[in-house]
Amino acid sequence: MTSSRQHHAAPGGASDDIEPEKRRAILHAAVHVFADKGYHGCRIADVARAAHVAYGLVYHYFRNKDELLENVLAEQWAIFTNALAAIGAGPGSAADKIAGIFGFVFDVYKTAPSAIRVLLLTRTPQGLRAGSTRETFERAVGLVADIVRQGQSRGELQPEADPTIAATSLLGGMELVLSGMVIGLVPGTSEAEVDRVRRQAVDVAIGGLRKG
Amino acid sequence: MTSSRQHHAAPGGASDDIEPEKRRAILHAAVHVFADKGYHGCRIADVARAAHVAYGLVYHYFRNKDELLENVLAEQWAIFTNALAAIGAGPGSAADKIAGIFGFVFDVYKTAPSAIRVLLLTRTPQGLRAGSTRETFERAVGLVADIVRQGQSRGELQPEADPTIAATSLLGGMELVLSGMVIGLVPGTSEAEVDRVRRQAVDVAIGGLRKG
Amino acid sequence: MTSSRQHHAAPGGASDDIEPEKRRAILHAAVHVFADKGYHGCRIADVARAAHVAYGLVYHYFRNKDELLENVLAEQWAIFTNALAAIGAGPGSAADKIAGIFGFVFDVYKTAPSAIRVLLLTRTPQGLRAGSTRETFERAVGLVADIVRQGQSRGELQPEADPTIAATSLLGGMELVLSGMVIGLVPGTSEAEVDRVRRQAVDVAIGGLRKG
Amino acid sequence: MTSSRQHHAAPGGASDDIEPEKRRAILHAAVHVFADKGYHGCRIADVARAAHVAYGLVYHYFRNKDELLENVLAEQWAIFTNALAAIGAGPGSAADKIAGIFGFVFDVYKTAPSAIRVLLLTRTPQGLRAGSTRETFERAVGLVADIVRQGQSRGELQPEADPTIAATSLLGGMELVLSGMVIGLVPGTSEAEVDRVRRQAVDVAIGGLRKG
DNA sequence: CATGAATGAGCGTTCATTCAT
DNA sequence: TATGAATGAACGCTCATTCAT
Repeated sequence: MTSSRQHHAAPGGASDDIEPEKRRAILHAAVHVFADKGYHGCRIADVARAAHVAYGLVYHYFRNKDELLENVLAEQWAIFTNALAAIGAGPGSAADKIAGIFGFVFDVYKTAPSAIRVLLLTRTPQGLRAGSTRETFERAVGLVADIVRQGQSRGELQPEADPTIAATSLLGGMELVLSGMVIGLVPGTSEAEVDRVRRQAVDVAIGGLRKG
Repeated sequence: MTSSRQHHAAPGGASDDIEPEKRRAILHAAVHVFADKGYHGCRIADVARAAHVAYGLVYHYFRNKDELLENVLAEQWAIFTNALAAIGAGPGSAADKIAGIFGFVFDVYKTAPSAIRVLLLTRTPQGLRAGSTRETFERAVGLVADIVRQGQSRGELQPEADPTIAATSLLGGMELVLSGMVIGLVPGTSEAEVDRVRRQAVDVAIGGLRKG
Repeated sequence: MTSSRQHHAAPGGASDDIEPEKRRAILHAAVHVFADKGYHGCRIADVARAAHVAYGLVYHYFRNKDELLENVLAEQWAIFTNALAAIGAGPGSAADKIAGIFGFVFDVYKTAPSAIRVLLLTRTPQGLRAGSTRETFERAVGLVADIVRQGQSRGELQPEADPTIAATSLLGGMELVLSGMVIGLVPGTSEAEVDRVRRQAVDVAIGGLRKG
Repeated sequence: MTSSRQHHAAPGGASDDIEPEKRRAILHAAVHVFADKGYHGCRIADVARAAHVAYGLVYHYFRNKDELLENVLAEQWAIFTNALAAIGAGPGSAADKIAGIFGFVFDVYKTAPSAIRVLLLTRTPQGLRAGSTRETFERAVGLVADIVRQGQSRGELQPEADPTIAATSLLGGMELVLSGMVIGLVPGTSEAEVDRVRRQAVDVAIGGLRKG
């Protein structure tokens, strides 16, 4: 669940592996600063200040800025892909599952937009940022593609659609709609608005634009 | 002294205010460097070197880095939105026009991927980058939304779909599929592959996923 | 609170004020780390790790980094100057005593090169490092100068030679020859090689280069 | 002569390869700061300030601190080894040449002690600092060893002495005597004192300590 | 127009030192 | 004693921007 590349997971006990409170604070603060200012605009000093923590402590818990932000991304992506996996493994038709994905993401957006905005930042020059991020992205696409495949084999979805391309398109549509809300191009201030946008986005993704 | 604004080539008029060759070289080089390295990775020195131009000359033609890159974005977006406008104003059904959009973008991608990758970079922290870029993005969405609206009034497209949301979703899907090709997640090496991906993406966008 | 000074083992007295085992471990580790990496390359964390001791404990026994390394130097220099004093006070001609100095140092070098390398580090910007080190260095030169003086009064050595300068020259020659071995410029891998180098160095120091 | 790893030597012309004045100023200032404070105590800001130059300019001419100080060392060593080579190739007995070496170094010390002090700093943890420095040191020893060899073949010097060891010992003696003057252990304030010390050091090096 | 040397603010990182337990 | 988390000053390096020629 929690990333913790470092900081020793206790093998045996349950209550031992407690993540240091300040480490969590740093990670938490980093999500917001990162979401607000992006990779380069996000300064270590900002994160430390937002976490109410001394500058140097960031480097006590993370080797450097890259590792810190990679942990942030990994954590948020883990939450997202775990949700995708749970939805995929759950009951319901493929259409229900796709609607469920939108439901999950838009819900999180309502309460913790930074978490979503961080996901949107993943895409960066050089394709995706070094290392694990690309795989994570690939994994997310794969999980959605699995749902599509399942729907096709059940006769619910278009059999001709390439699952990977369909999944990518679907996620991209969702992403830009969210981005549109983030920048105010698509109305998403009130909860009701967000819900309406979500329903529209789901309808377009599943039903397509063509009348019929 | 001389504002760089005056260097804009006069669109309609006589060929008097010819854009200096080196200014063009800088802009051209900037597209590639920007596409390759992103906003922060793109250094003025890189651009100057790629343009085979002296360092200081960049500052002769552009007030600063932001203005340079804004020009780059504006230019590429202008090409794109002009194409959208032309397609929208042209003949054919709404579906044809949407397919035409994909056709245009994927064609450009085949010959000048940097031009497309620059568009993909537009989305950045702080919503969209300063100034005109946001409007440009809004304009592109608006043009696609117009096509959707037209299709709805002609009875070709789903009347319940919100044109703006539909347009955003459509562009987002296209964008992420392109990104997928850029990073190699979606196969797009050969021309045939690119064409196949394009067709798939169009089908999903227009026809949706639901079996019909 | 507790000044680390009190940790010095009582030289003459009863065995009451036993030096804590961990203090010794730190000092021991510091010799090696210091010898390997020099003053600035030697981090407190390195010493603590090498001593298998907690970070903070170093600061329990030593006020700060400077004091720690001063203790290291003082200890190694004490060993050296004690040997010089013993040799000086012992029997034999001045030439024998000088040979004895080389014998002692080269022997230590064979079994504990770090101890010697630490001595070689003493010389540092700002003349010699703060505090006692300079005096220690002065004392070593003085002890050798005493041997020279003694030899002169016995009619064994050149009466015109300035004892201090001669002593300094002699130690400098020895030092650089050792440095040469440390860096591999002078062969000093096997015991036999080291012995040969020692003999050569002694001969040059005592007999000079001039044929006769 | 001048190092200039970078900054393009003009192949043809003579007056073209002018070293930029500010580059020289930086190098010059670096000699002094480096000599005063040593490698780690020498901050780029100090050098820039001493050179009356903007901080960033140091990085215009040198890739980083290491390269700057390597250039400093290389330059000073080049001066020294060139002198050694000239002395070695010149006329006179081996003893004259050795005396000439001392003469050169002590003369420089009188007018530009920093130049000598920088040479003394070369010896550093890890044997000698990275790269070229070790070779330079080796070259200096080699040049002196050549003089020794020549003297031996002419029947002027002890035939049994190992030239490399003798050369190392000789340079080491000279070095520590200089160090002694630098730190005030050996009197070297007035010119007369310096000359006296030099004569003593030469006598000890050539004649040895044994009464003959 | 064109050049590239010169400037300096900004930021990532290190590491000696302190402190609560 | 002993631990290691917490602190923050210091410094190397980058790079956008300016300026003299």
